[in-house]
Amino acid sequence: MQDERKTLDDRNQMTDLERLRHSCAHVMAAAILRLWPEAQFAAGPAVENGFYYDVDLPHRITPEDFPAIEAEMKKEIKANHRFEKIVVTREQAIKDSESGRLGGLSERPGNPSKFKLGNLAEIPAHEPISYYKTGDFIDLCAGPHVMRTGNIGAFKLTTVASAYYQGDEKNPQLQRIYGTAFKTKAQLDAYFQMLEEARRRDHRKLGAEMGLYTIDTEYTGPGLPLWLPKGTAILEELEKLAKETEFLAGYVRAKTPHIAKEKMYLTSGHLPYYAESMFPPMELLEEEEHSRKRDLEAQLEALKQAAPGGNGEPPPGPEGSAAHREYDQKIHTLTEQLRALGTRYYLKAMNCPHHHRIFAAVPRSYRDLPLRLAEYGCCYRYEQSGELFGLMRVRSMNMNDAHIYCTPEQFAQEFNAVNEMYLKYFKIFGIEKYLMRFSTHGREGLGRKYVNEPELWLQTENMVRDVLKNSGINYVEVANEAAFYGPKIDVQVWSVIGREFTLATNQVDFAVPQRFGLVYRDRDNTEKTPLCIHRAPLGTHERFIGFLIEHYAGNFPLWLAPEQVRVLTIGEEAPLVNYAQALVRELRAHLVRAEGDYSNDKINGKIQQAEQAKVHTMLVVGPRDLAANAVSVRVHGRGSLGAQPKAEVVAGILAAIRERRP
RNA sequence: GCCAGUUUAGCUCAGUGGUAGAGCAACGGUUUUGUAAACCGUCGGUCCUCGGUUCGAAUCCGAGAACUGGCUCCA
Repeated sequence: MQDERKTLDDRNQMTDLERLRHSCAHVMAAAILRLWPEAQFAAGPAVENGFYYDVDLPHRITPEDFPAIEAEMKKEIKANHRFEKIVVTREQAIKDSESGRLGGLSERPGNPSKFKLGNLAEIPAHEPISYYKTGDFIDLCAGPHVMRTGNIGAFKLTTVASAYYQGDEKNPQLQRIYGTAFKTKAQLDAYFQMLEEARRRDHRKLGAEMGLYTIDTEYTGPGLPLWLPKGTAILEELEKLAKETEFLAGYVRAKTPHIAKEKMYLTSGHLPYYAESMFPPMELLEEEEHSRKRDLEAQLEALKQAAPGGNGEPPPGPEGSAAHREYDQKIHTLTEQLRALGTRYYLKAMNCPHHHRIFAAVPRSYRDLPLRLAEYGCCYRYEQSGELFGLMRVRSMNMNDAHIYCTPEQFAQEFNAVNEMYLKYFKIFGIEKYLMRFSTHGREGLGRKYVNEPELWLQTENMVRDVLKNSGINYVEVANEAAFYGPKIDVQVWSVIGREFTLATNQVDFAVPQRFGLVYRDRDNTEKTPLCIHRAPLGTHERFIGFLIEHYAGNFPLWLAPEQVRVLTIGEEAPLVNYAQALVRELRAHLVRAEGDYSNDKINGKIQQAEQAKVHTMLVVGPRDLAANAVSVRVHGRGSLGAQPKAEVVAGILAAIRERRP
């Protein structure tokens, strides 16, 4: 069964490859049923790199079972069954689900197709209901499919994972079997070669090999990267680029602490809604408050224990009864008294509230706007342990953050300038494939998921949409995914091996400045609330560098390379070493990250080491170079470029760095 | 957080109940060099942690931690 949320129109647009993969999912289901007839299937769509089918089965399928499943699949394919479409009534479909026939090879009395029943309920009343039959296997499915199982070319099962039925964590967990399929064996092989290349470029692997960062889970903690000197070199180059770019774009810089009082996040509205994603607070108590706190906690505990069941259950009786109200009131009072004790500080999960307080620090006039406040702020988010992923998902992050406070009249120009900054960065880093996901609100979420300002939502969304349309930027619009205070744009990029990253977010905020009481005095001498644009074109250092490592496969351009130049001597005679050392000193005097290798290794060995360390430029100096006041240049990945006059080489290196040549 | 898998030297990995191994790296020495690895030697271990089974555990069992692949979430 395909993903039910897709419309029939979407289905008709399935590509040939998607049809083939979805058909392969049916074949896999039939094969699994031959081995385990009691298996219950949920959904089995084609996905980006293949297909999966969610199955409920007492037997835990492991990769060791794959050969047996694949063997059964090959039989299904060899049998060359026709994909036969059968249109049925909803009543018939329900009947066949109850008999266990759907997603089965035959009727299975006492084992109804429970997930198929659930899927049926999701199909809108007006849509036709169809089965697809291959051999004995019948599945609820809207199609489309390839004509015959024999049309499925080359396939392979890849992994098994767990997934919730219909993606809801309240639903039962199913085993998700992933596979991939292509028209030809050659395409399948190419896909696995691509995966191998992706593994080779994995930023976690390269990050460790190149000594860029380490995650010391025992002493520092999971998700808290330690930047090693070589990674820090990259990080600081990026920061320099951002600071220059922002300076030229009229930004001013700010610097704010890593922590703030609870009041900050109560005002911003992040607490309590965001509390789960924040590190728990640091609580500062005065001497006498400690005993007061223990006392209040004991009272609260006693109150909960005294309740029937002793586990904090409210007293029996109807909701809203006097007993209920009294109990709730007592709990509320004690909780409030506890809250009033001492001061709680939170590690900041975002910089915006701090910047809002900077805006509020002095009276603002319309003449001061737009105010573009930038900061490389370090934020902390308590991401769930299973979500941590190398540098891509961490708990401490350095954000390329800025907030632009402006009037509605200035908005379009400011927002457009932000987008242009994104495009400028994409050019510098050679990012060719990107997509801006413009997320708007959903009317039904107003007042809950989104601040209840229907007109402001429409107004700001129109402004954003106009800017995107007029700028010719590549974007899509998705409803009901906005931030709670305004529409947002997620910037997605694809690395050269096709891995997708959400690099940065760009948000419009028309609500929080109001909560902080931010105002400027306008021409007409009235106070008005500014709009705020949150933007972070380079996202966080962590994720951006993770992306860059994979994008460049660790082969950074000269300006970013942790070790830009290494001077290698042929031999260790004093005149040669002196010449090499003077060259290193000269480069370092121009702030080039240059090192020297004057050891007694063979020159081939030194080159091997420098190449493996991905040093960008290797300058080989031997007796011949010394005599000619030259150096022999070798560039990582490009091989030897021959001997050149020393002064020209140095000037060339400095120019390439200054211009940030790719 | 949930499901599954993994965890042996700094790194990559071998070792299925009986004395813990290899290559690379590191360190010491020999070699004196022209564009991807000269040679010899030395050092290096809480086999993730805790508990259990056993005469005996890297190996079998249980709990925990971290990581990996997914789910949910997200910059």
